This record gives sequence, structure tokens and C-alpha cells, in this order.
Amino acid sequence: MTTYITTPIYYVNAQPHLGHAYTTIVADVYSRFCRLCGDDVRFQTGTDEHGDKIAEAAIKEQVSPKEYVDRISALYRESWPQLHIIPDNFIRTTDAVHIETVQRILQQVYDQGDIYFGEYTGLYCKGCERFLTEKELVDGNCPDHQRPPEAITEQNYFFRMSKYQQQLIDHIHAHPDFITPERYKNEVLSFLSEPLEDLCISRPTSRLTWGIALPFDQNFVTYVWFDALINYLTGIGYPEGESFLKYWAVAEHVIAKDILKPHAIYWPTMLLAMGLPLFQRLHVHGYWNVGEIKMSKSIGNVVRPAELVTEYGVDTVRYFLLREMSFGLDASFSSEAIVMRKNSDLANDLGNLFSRSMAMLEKYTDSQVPIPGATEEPDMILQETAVQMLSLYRENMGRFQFHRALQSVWDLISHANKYIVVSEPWVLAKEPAQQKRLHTVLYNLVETLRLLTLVLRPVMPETAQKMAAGLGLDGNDPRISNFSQGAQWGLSSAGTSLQAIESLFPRMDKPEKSGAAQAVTGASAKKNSPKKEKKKVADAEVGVIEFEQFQQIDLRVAEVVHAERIEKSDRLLKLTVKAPDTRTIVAGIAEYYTPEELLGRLVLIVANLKPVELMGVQSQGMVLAAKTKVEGKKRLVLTTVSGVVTAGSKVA
RNA sequence: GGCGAUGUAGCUCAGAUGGUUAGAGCAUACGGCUCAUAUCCGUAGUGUCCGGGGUUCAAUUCCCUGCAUCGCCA
Repeated sequence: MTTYITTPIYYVNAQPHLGHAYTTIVADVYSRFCRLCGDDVRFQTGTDEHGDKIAEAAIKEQVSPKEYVDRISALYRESWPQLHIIPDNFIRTTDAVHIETVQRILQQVYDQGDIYFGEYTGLYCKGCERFLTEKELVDGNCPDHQRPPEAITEQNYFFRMSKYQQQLIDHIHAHPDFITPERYKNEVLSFLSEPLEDLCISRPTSRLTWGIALPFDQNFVTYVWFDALINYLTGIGYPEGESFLKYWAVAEHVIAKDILKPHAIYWPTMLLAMGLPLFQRLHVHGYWNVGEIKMSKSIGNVVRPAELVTEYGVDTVRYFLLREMSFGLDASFSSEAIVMRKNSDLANDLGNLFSRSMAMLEKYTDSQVPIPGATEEPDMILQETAVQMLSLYRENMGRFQFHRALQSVWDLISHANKYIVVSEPWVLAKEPAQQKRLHTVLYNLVETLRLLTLVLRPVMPETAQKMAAGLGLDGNDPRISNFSQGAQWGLSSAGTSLQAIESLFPRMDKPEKSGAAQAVTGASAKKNSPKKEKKKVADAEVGVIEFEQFQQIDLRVAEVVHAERIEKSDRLLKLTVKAPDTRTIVAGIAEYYTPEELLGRLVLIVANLKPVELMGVQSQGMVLAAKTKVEGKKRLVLTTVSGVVTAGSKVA
């Protein structure tokens, strides 16, 4: 079997965050899983480096676009090894080979008549020097310049996407796995039920030069998506070469839901126009929220993968991300959740199973794998559970149902822990007559640990390596590195020497408390366990918050740059504030303040409040005001700072 | 406004083409063990399976409708 798995190429206008890391870890785990199954695997990621946003960012930093993209692209490339992600190829859209191929494809599609010159009318903002989409507008205005964009007409090149619409619909119906999970397939089909418009694939060089020149008209550069998607081909040597023929036939893409349309509509129609077969599968996943809140730069809650690795360890991060998210749906990230997973799944269940088994082997067989005796009923059940796990694991990994695959692995871990309790090796060890039985039980534990090492390898390579070392196996031993050879019961060899290793996963303290206040442990150790003690303290102090909780509130000074009444509301004002990013806040102060008197004022805001929609306007924060009474009437008085400070200053 | 998804235990989520006592993990309470990382094992709960109506001998499951949340489209 052959496998070609890709992530999107990441746009270099921002640094890698949790979402990028998740997509790339998924692709890495899948590629490792396929290798485990003996496949010839090619795994590609990279960076997308053209377009106006990049050009703007470079200007802002006063460097050339090329210098800028080199720097950010390197950040991506360097962050993957920290997560034990090993791509076979890292492609950049500024690579000469890529540029050449994109131009060749454009020429071909142009020559066959699927690209034509036409007119485009769009909403152009002079301030931004670019077209805005309807979605970006706030009340019909450019969000950055507070004025309506102009409808202007520009001549451009268009790709005849509409020509391939029906072919694409037919393909999706004929290949149920083409877009998965199903909800995204439905979304695409629903979008395709309306006539497609042709895709504008050029930008005039008068507006943008940072792009790939159209080979047939030097006055234009290529629209970023038409450029970027082609990376999946250039990265494997299209149009020539063995790699291309071998890998393109089995291509699978992993993406997040925000780029569904380019991948499920632009890309297949482009391929149809090029006369190429379509990719095999498109795997679409959801978003990681932070707690309940969407991760975003303006809220300032962006999670950096490198920090997680430092805090929790790389394998914990990989495990958590795959276990916690149902592939396709959104999931929620929090330090509480990751600590919980680490403590209960990794330390208590897996780590402790490994540790207790190894300890008994050391004590009872001098760390030698014993020779098993006759199989009894509990042994049979353990074996059956293991075999069942192997088949569920393989099936679910192949279907990108990582959380289910891991669930079945943990079913075995949990069963093995029960097996120990039922078998009571420590009792057997006391009776010489039971030695055969003891050896059987211990052998079965070794065998279970070996199978766990095998299946955990794609997800937690470092841990699997440690486990292998503990089991006295070489990392390349096919019994733990090859699924078809290793995934069966009974392959551990008696006589193998086991090695003592450190704990796989030390337990972590819960994030909310450090644990100083437990000196007062009472008589009965169990009843006054630290955990309960903490709980009681917390209950007694309802209403008091921890310093850490306070720190989570992002208070800032904001300058009011615009204010207006919200129609149909007596109480609400819509404020535009600088803090220092521009954001819209809806405040219920219209009864006490006029828009005019607010202009230029410095107010205090909560900057990381979950955004809400009030009277159809999204509010990204909250303005602080004192509640008071003047002559018996309720009154709100805005808070402010006593001196002049810059907008955006933190308040603490 | 159109289309679609989701709504199940305190929390996160499984689940059945309709059929006895609706499940798992976490959290909680109690008990057991001592090989183990204060770990592990067992027992115990709580559910108007979103509301309302319909089909049926039987609906949490199918149909209709309402509400809530989310997504896509306009």
C-alpha cells in the first residue's frame, strides 16, 4: 500500500498555533500509523507565502517580502520537530520549482480555454487598497476605516469553475468518502446545489506584485488559492517523475473546516480542468476553542504549541489532542482538561499499569520474561480483549476516528488492570506451587504491554520508545514496529531481559491549586486526603477568587474613537475603541452618556470577555462603569484613569 | 431569510434500521487490595434521552411542529 498525506500549507501571516499543530499532528500520526502497517508513505506540509496580506506585513516590518516569508516559514518548519512531527517534505510556494509548475498549469488551462479575461465588480476600500468581502463589512463599513467601500469594476482573469460543477457533484455522489466526515460533504453538496460562479484567479500588478506572474499576461499575478493548492502536486514532482505517479493516485488531504470551500470546490475543479484524477479523501476537522471561547488574536487567547510541550511534554500533548477531539467536531482546550487526561489516562491507567507490571516482574522473575503455562479463563478474556482492540484500533485509525481508536486502546489498559486484581500475582508469589500460574499471568502482562507499545507508537513515539526499552526490545523489532507482523497474541519471547525505566508519566498537580495548605492532615489518611481538604477550603471560600483567576481577566485602557446610538435601543451605544487593536463594544450607557461626549475618552474595558451579539451588533468586550444613585435615580458612571496613558495599556 | 447539524447523568460524550433494567470516562459517596506513580479494583446513585403533537401493540429512536445552540449560504 502507498499513502500520500498532506496538511494545508500554512499562511505565513501568523505564527503557528494550536490549530496548526493539531492538523499537522493528525497528519503525522496517520503517516506513522500507515508506516506501522507497512505502507510506503509520503507526508507533506509547508507554507503559503504569496498575497497581499504578506506584502502588507512585510511593509509593516520594513523588510522585503522574501525576508519576511523566510523568517516566518522557518518558524513553522522548526516548530514541527518539537512536536515529534516528521514530514517527508516541507514545501514553500516561493520555491522555484513550485512557481514554474504553477505557471505551466496556468498556461495549459489557459490554452485549453478554461481561463478567460473578464470583468469583476467588487467592494473596494481605498484605505485598505483591496477588495473586501461582504462578510468583512461591519454595518456596511470597512471595519478598519469606518467608511463604506466603493463598488468598482476591474478586469481580471477567470477560471471556468462552473464548467466542472456537474462533474464534481457526480464525483462526490459516486465516492462517499471523498469528503469526510459526512456533515462537510453535505455542506459542500448544498453549496453546489446553486450555480457556481467562475473563480477570479488574477490580481493586477498595479495592486499586488507579491505573487506568481501569469505566464500569458505580465500585468497580473496569480490569486493565492490557485497558487497554493497546486503545492500538493509540485511537492511530489508533478508533472514528471515516479513520485508523482505513485503518490498522486492515493492523495489524502487534512484540513480545518475554514478552508473547506477551496479544497472541496476550487481544487477538484482545477484538477478536472487539468485532466488529473481527483484526490482520494479530504478529511475535515473542527476548531479548538480555548475553554468556551474561540481562539483569536484579538482576544489574546492564542495557544502556542511550544509552550504546551514545555508544560506537559510532547506525548501528552499529542495524546490529548487526538483523544479529546472527535474528529470533525469542535473541541475545547483547557489546562484543566489536559492535566486531567494526563493524570487519569496516562499516569494512573497506562503509566501505573506499566510500572506495577514491571515491578512484579523484577521481584518475581528477576526481570526475565517467564515461560507461560496453561491458559485459564481470565487469560482467554484478556487475549480476546487485546485482539478486539487491535481490530478496532486499525479500523478507527484508518477512518480518522482517532478518539475511538484510543478509546479501544484504553479499554485494554483498563482490562489489564482488572486482570491483575483478579489474578493476584502477589498471592501466587507466596506459594511455590503456584509458580507456573504466576508466570502465566506475568507473561500475559508483558504481552499486553508489548501490544500497547505497538499501537501507541504512532501517537506517542517517545513513550513507545521508552516502553520498548523497558520490555527489552529494540525499537526496530518488528513485533512493535510492524502491525501485520506484531499485532497478534503470544510473540514475546521467554527469557528476554527487561530493563528498569523511569515513570512514563509522573502525575501533575491540578492547575488551580499549588498545594501548600495541606500540613493539617488529620488522623485517617484516606478521609483527609489532600484532594478533599482542598475541596473543602474551596467551598468555604466561595466568593473569594484566586490571584490566578484575577489574572485571567484582561483589563485594559481603551480610547473611544467612535460612538453611535443603536437604533431601536434606548440603552445601548455602539462604541469603537482602540485598545490598541480596534474593536467594537456595545455598552448599555445610552441613558447616561451621549455619543459625542464619549469621543476621545479613556475608559476601562474587559478585553477578553466572550463576544456576544446585542441588537445585531457584536460586542467584543465590556466597558466598566460604577453603579450609583443620584437623587434616588440609578446612574452609571464610566471608570477612567487619572493620568494620560496610551490606549491598550494593561490594568492590573 | 434559505439549507443543514446538534440538543442523552453534575461535566465530556457513546448509543440503538423502534422492543425488557439507556451506557462509558471524569467528578461524588462507600467498600476492597497492597504489585504499583495516594495508584488499582468493586459497589452506589441521580437522567421528563430539549418541549409539544402524530404514527405504532410499543417512540429517547420514525414523522410533524416549537424552542435553543452552532455551521454553511444569501
